[in-house]
Amino acid sequence: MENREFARLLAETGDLMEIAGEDSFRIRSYRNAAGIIEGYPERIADILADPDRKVTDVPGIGKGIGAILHEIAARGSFERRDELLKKYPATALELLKIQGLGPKAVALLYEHLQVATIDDLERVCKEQKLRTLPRMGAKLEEKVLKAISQYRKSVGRYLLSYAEKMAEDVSTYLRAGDGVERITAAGSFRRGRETVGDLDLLVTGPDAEAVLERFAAYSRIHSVLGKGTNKVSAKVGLEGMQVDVRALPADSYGAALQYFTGSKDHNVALRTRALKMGLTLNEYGLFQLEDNRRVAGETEEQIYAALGLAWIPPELRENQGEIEAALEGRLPRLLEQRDIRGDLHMHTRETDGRATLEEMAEAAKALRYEYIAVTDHSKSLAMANGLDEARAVAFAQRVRDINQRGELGIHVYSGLECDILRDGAMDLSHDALAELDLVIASVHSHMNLDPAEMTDRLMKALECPHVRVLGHPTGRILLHRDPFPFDFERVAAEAARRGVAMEINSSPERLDLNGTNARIAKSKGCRFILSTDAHHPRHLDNMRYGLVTARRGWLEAADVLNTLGLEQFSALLRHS
DNA sequence: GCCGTTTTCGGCCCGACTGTTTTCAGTCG
Repeated sequence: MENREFARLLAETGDLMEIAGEDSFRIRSYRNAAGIIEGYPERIADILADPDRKVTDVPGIGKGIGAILHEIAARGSFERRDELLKKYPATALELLKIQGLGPKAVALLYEHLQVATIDDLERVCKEQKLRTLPRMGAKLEEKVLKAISQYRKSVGRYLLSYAEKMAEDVSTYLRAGDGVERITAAGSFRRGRETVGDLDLLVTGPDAEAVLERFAAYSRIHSVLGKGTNKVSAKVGLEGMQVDVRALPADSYGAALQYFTGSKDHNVALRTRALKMGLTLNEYGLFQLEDNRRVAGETEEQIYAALGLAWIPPELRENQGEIEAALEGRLPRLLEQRDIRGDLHMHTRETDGRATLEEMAEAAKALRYEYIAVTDHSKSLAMANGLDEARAVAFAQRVRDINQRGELGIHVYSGLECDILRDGAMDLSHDALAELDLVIASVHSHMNLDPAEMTDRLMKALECPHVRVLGHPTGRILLHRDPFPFDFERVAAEAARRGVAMEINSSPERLDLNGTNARIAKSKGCRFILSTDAHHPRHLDNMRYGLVTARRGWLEAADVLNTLGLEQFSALLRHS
């Protein structure tokens, strides 16, 4: 059993305990253990199986949870979880995902109205029965109905990071068998879309049939949707993501890759262009209309070239002007991973991060970065133990000392992710902000202002002379919370005018700005930073998600400030 | 339930908003 499974069972039980109204500190221990196990570098199952090791040596795992882990390893569940599942149905857990409903409401709904599913919940809201429960009223019914529709929009879609892991897992599994030459994930995943519906895996090799058979036998499949000689479709993993594996002949690999990468609009435009040239394009190749002679198909490059186009990076294939640009030889030279010289947004144990500054620096060094900025939260994020003025100033001094000693082997900028208060003011005094190298201003509260008020708030925040970056500018959480509405173009233009960079936050839950907004902001003259918002050393690896997002925004190295080397970036901070 | 430790039990997480109240419980970040 993998760590994720142990973690899921613990976290799920934590949710059930919350519905049951159990002690909040005990619940926290379950969730804390789940979080630690999920990120633990070793397999918990291996530790449990090793008689010379004790699972309680893992921090956060004591006697109680240690015993639970052994029980899970033995039989896939544990007593407390089983008991809770007798009391509340597993489907009730889904109700917690509805914004505005917490554990108390879920318990009440189940006990009084037997609400166990989202459909039940929708029904009682529409029948105006929710308001019969204590402390619940018409407003809540309305809010819940809205939250249900938001929730439904998100099911069946998965974060890019989830799709990536799925693609890797399935590919690794298939490669371990015979008959595989190449496996490539196509579709919206290859285009770097922030969420992915289903995953298309293209396989070439000498024995395609065996590969499909092998996939159909994959242990993580829980239902096979279709099985033919060219393709197997199945629901895979706990969340039932649809994965299609297609076996292809090697000579049409490029055509299939092009076809299944899409987007639909891009492909329609390409096929239209092909027709005008007396050609026809399908997933098997590019053919002459008159004699059906094949012109291209083995590689994507051949197909684009035969259509008179430069090869178009997948991230741009949305029919948003990329075909014209390819024709005229003015495709952007998109940002690449190796252009990134540092990470400018991360948290440490000072606030809600999991590691120390030194540990974050070590991880950044392993990525060959030249610099990082440590940007913990400010005081109004009390839950995260945000920094007040005194702590911020002391932190700036500590960082100066660290750099002077030079023992970390990487330059550290003292930073802060400073909350933008409701009225647009900064959470810390300007005097304190002036001590720091890099201030990111971010909204973490009052996200439901009307658009005009939110626009004013952001415009006001940009006035602060110490603000260098607008952090996760639209505040969205993918599959969970829509961006807050405001006049984006106006704010982007103002940021450009004041030299405040827009952040492309690479956290797979955010990807904020998205590609579309990045492109708009670029047209307004904005510059950008790419950063991970890491709360753990391994989150520094998330930069690749921000990278594809920036590429979807047509960004080049020159648009992104943290492509500058240490000297130049320091000079920029000094002189602006 | 975990941790740290005055090694046996107390501390752990807090402020603000919302919608419902009539003084506040529940939710969120």
